[in-house]
Amino acid sequence: MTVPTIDDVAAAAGVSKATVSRVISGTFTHIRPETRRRVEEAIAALNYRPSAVARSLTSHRTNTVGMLVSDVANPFYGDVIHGVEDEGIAAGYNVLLANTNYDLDRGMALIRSLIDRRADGVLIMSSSGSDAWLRELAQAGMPAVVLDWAGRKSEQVSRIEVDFRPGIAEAAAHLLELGHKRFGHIAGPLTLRTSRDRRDAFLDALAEGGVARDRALVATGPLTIEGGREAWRLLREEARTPTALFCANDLMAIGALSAARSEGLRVPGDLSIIGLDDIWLAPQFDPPLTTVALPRYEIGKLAMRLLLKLLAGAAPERQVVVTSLVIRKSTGAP
Amino acid sequence: MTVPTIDDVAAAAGVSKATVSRVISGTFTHIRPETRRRVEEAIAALNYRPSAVARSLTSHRTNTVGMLVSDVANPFYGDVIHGVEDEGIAAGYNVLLANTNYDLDRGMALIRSLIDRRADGVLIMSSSGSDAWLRELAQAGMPAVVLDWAGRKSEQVSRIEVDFRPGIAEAAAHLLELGHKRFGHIAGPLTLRTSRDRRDAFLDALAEGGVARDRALVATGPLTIEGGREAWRLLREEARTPTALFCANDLMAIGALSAARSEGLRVPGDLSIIGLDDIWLAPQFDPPLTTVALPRYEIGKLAMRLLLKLLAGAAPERQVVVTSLVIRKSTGAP
DNA sequence: GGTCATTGTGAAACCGGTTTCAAATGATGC
DNA sequence: GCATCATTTGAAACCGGTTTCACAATGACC
Repeated sequence: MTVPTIDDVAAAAGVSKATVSRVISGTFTHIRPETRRRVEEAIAALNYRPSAVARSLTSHRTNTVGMLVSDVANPFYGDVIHGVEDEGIAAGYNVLLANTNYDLDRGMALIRSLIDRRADGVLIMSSSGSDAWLRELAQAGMPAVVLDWAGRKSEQVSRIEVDFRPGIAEAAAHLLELGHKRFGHIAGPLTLRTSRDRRDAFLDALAEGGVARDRALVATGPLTIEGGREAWRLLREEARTPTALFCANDLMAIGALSAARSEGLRVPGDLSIIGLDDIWLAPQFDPPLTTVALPRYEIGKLAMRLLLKLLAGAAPERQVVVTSLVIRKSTGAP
Repeated sequence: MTVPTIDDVAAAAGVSKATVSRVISGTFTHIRPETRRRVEEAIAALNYRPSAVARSLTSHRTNTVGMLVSDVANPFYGDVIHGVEDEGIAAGYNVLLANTNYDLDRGMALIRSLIDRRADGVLIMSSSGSDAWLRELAQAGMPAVVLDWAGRKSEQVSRIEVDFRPGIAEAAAHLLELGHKRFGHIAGPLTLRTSRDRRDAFLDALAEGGVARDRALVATGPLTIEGGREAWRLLREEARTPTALFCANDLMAIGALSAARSEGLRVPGDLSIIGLDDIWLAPQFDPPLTTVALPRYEIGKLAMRLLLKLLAGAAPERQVVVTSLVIRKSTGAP
């Protein structure tokens, strides 16, 4: 019971394979209704499905895009993949997913594999990447969309950048509006550019609201729950213990929250806390966490749309995705 | 600047394309070292990469496997995908990921798409599936591996089943050993088979330890944090409030824990809690959660291995994956 | 009734590889 | 010096589709 080919269908319908091809491709080329019927019956009878492999050979399109992520298990990517897929399916594309595991060499090997498979394009969503990847893709003539890392400018590459400033500015404004006077920030490791950016965005926004930069306390730690706990303990010892806290991500916010609570503080009564990311846990937490949300699903959709535009022959572009504040129950008046 | 083909290489090296093919395929067929060198130089000079599409056409293998999941954003799948990928990469396979979104029709469409693309096989890891999927795959002669849902028996299909009993039995034994006398269970919706299985496994294990089935309190709710909170409030009102609690998943355990704590109970001092799943949050929580762990990464690896065996011509098989207890800090003596 | 445009279909070339088959070359044995 | 055999290579067929080109049949028009 071997898989039927177009020749089998042609033989069964008593026509040439060219005719069968015309019927299935649906392009309008005057086919007698009677002939069309015979072909369609043969297709149904044999349960024939044209081979995308053979089609790709002549069409030079595989309707497949590669997607590189650092680590699928990272919850950030779940929603992004969702967006990519929904947008891709609608356009008839499939997604070849590949994990770099934060390893540049593995990433390069995956890129090569995508080139060999003649993917139509690549979405590079890994947290880091190398210019060598882009060079390899450029040589193969494969368009790409990269998320947020600053590689060298390159043809056929569109970029998505995430701007945290608007959301963080909203966060600061929200806290000021509630009447807070003593602010703290729990930052990630300051060796990371994103950690510095987030800190600066917060301090700048406060400054705009009339709070001098050196009036806000800053502690740092790893971007984990435990990191948030430890950082809070550092802030706690300062003279002007903050009543309002902005954390570099939701995990640290949760850590700080649980540490503060175990010291008897009430949230939001004694301490208001804002996170960043809007992970699935944020709305379920007690109290539901006010946070600066990243539109992950939309980033995925946008990335796929940008790639489709490149595939349609459009010029590369740069798009900025903005963040925004989601107000829940972890913030209130001091 | 078009992508070079094997003919370009042949012309550049001054040999026939058959010779080039022999050099790149590496199969031993007596090639003069001098000739080989010339071909390799031409390949390097042109940066030639053979098209996997063209190769697939003759070889009838795409070195691609499809993977159906209900929802990539569900943290369960992250680790599974990881396992599939690691095992797949090692064997030279790529993974076409597809989300069913819990929709059987969408799943069917995805299966058809995989058939059209001539994937070598399919991993069906979605929480549910239909026999029609398997029928379609069988007709196309595509082997499959399914995870844990009981479809009709079918040729060319291997199965992985997850057995929660060992881990749950360990959990019950652990609580008994700590000296607990009053037990509670927070179950998921009892319309789900898995919810009933987990409850029964727990009650059976307690019975084996000498605790009558009707001595343990059972409450149910949705499998969320909030569901856990609500279920705990129900148990709280019972006369013999439990000192030891086993929850159907980690989220409910976290919910129950936070509800109990907000009532002034200490965990594990006043109440011991065990979850199930071992989500990433479990070890980071305060206190780190004792839980029945599912070997997600191993499930992924196993699934891919089973598929590779099928592809190598082996007979379908059934493998059972067992769970085990991970003891952390949310359990202690009453 | 002949010319011409339109419709409907098949033969053959093509996409980029692999594989079969045959032929050319060189080495070996007697 | 010639038959024999192994090594090395190329021509051509093939994989399963799409597309071009040619041709036959039909209908419109004068």
